[in-house]
Amino acid sequence: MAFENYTIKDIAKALNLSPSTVSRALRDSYEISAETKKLVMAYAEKINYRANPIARSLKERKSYSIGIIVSEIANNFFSQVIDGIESVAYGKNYQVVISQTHESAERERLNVEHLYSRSTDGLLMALSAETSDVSYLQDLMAKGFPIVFFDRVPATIPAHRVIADNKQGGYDAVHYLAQKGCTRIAHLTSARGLSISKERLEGYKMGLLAHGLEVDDALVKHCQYGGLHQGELEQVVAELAETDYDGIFISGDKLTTGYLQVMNEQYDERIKQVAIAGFTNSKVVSIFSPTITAIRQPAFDMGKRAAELLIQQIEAKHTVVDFETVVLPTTLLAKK
Amino acid sequence: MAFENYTIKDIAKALNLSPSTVSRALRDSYEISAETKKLVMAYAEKINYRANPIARSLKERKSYSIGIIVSEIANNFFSQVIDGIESVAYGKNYQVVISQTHESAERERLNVEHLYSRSTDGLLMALSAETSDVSYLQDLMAKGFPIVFFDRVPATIPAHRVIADNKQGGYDAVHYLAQKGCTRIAHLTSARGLSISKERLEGYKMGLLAHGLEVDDALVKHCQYGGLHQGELEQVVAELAETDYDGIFISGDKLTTGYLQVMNEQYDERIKQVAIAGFTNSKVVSIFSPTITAIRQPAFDMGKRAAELLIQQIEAKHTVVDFETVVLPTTLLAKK
DNA sequence: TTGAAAGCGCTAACAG
DNA sequence: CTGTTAGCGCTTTCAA
Repeated sequence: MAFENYTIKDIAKALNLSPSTVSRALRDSYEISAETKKLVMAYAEKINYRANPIARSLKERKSYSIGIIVSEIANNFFSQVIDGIESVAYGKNYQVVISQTHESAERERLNVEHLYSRSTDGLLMALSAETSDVSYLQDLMAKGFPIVFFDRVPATIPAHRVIADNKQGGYDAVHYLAQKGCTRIAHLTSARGLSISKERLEGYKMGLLAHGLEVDDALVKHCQYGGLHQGELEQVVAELAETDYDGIFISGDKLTTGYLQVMNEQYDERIKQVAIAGFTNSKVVSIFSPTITAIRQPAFDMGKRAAELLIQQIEAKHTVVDFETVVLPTTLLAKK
Repeated sequence: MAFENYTIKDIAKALNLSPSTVSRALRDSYEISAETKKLVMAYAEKINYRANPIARSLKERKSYSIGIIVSEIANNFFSQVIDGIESVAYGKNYQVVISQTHESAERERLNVEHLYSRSTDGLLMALSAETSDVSYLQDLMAKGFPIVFFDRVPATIPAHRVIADNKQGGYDAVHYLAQKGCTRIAHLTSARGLSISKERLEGYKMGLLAHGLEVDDALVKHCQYGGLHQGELEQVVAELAETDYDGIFISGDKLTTGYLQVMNEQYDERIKQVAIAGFTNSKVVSIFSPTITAIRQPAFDMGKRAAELLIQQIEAKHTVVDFETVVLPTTLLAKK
């Protein structure tokens, strides 16, 4: 009988107390005598009482659930972030609801609205590749709905953000490739508008500069949908193949594996001549062929930090005005 | 102003109607005149009214949310199943709550209890590798709580199940390897107790038999935690390395990639002599080294079917007694 | 066809 | 320290 559906009234009746007393006792209120508390607790324990979270939510205007919006859960980076988020949410008794945009701005908006109207207490989100208008998010925040951004963050909205040091990561990647002797280093990245694209591109340019290499726009390729849509990746890989690049820095999990796939299938000779470094949190890079150098983001930690900030904001007495931007270091995992 | 918090009362007041009339109009009740309905709908639309799902839940004793329990979302197979589940849940207006067991029976139980007491309307689950006692699940179902199992299903509980044709998949894998000339085919699999382990083992044996090969227990290795725990995989791979196996059939995503990793790191000569076929839904098998043959499960479809069965069961007027077992075909993706 | 009223299970102001 | 009461937003008898 591990699962029954008793209510506070049942306990009150059984113990000859009022429902409010039981409620207070269960919540360990200072107003209740130690004796009564013990009595109530013991009985609740005995019948395996579980408070009805829905009733509580209705009363408290709080659902104890938070929403996560990412482009794909089938992405190593995001699934690791989610693990991090869950680890803190679970400890603080928040339920977590995940939804995916598949890089569509429209689905993002639908998901936000859905999660908001379904009474989640706040949102953790990484913007979709397609997103340009974030004003509705700002409206929501202005109404007091907490949103914490991670990874792909909006430029303009005042909010907590948790990101990796993308610029440094990009720099490190290029530095590594240059050291290995590459002189024509290409860059394959996601949508122009994304914060991560901009930051990593900046790091890329810095890296080139530091090694006396020039920036050639023909070597910088964007995929509007992060390589998620059929064809866009093949297109830019084909364009790159026309150039004389000898190294490439790739910005993101999907792009990195996608690039390898296309190259293996269509350019199996050419690929041997290029050194590859990419942002990826895949746990199986060591079995990839050709071997690559991985730039890792501290995904789990990022999720933890973001969740902590969100819950803190949710539980804050007053509107948060003092927003934080947490920047976490990347690490470079050189190919063996 | 896309997001306001109006209630049914606000509409009633504005339109000089009673809350009950508004409620009925919004739900398109037959009792309400077409005129009133139109009036209410239009106004609701105008102010962007959203019903408070929590209040509705409390009243209806239904949360419009379903729980998913899997071992890891960072597993290609499971994340694809989840996509399938979400695709139907979304369409039927159910929220989806995901939780992970990390192959621990204890966490599984905690998650079940958590989801149950948080008023999800039903559960979709694949058992953890460690699970042996499922009686509490049966108790829950006996109380009328709907649970649909997929992939890793319990032997004894009467319930809807959605699985792949694991036996056939195992057979196909072995058949493929034998055709390629392997005569000493090993089998690397997960916990003994799991339904998928048993079924795939059976297929493996059938395959050997069909090719006149004998079953050698020394070539069959189990990982209690599906290769999730440090060391267990290295251990069995080492044991296998002592034998003269020339082909291997691996049962599962994590084990397949894990096997490749260990072999690449520790047995890079030996690995060239073995042909590999494994259950994996990874989308990047084509960049694995060495190349392998993949047995694919129709994960997305599995999720869809399971979700449909669950929602059907949730919304059924009476207790379901007529349980279905859906078996979906696997496909073999030969290495190039 | 509409309205009044009760109640889902819980919390909290107010009273005692 | 404990009880009474009202109410969160919604659905749903029952009555008009």
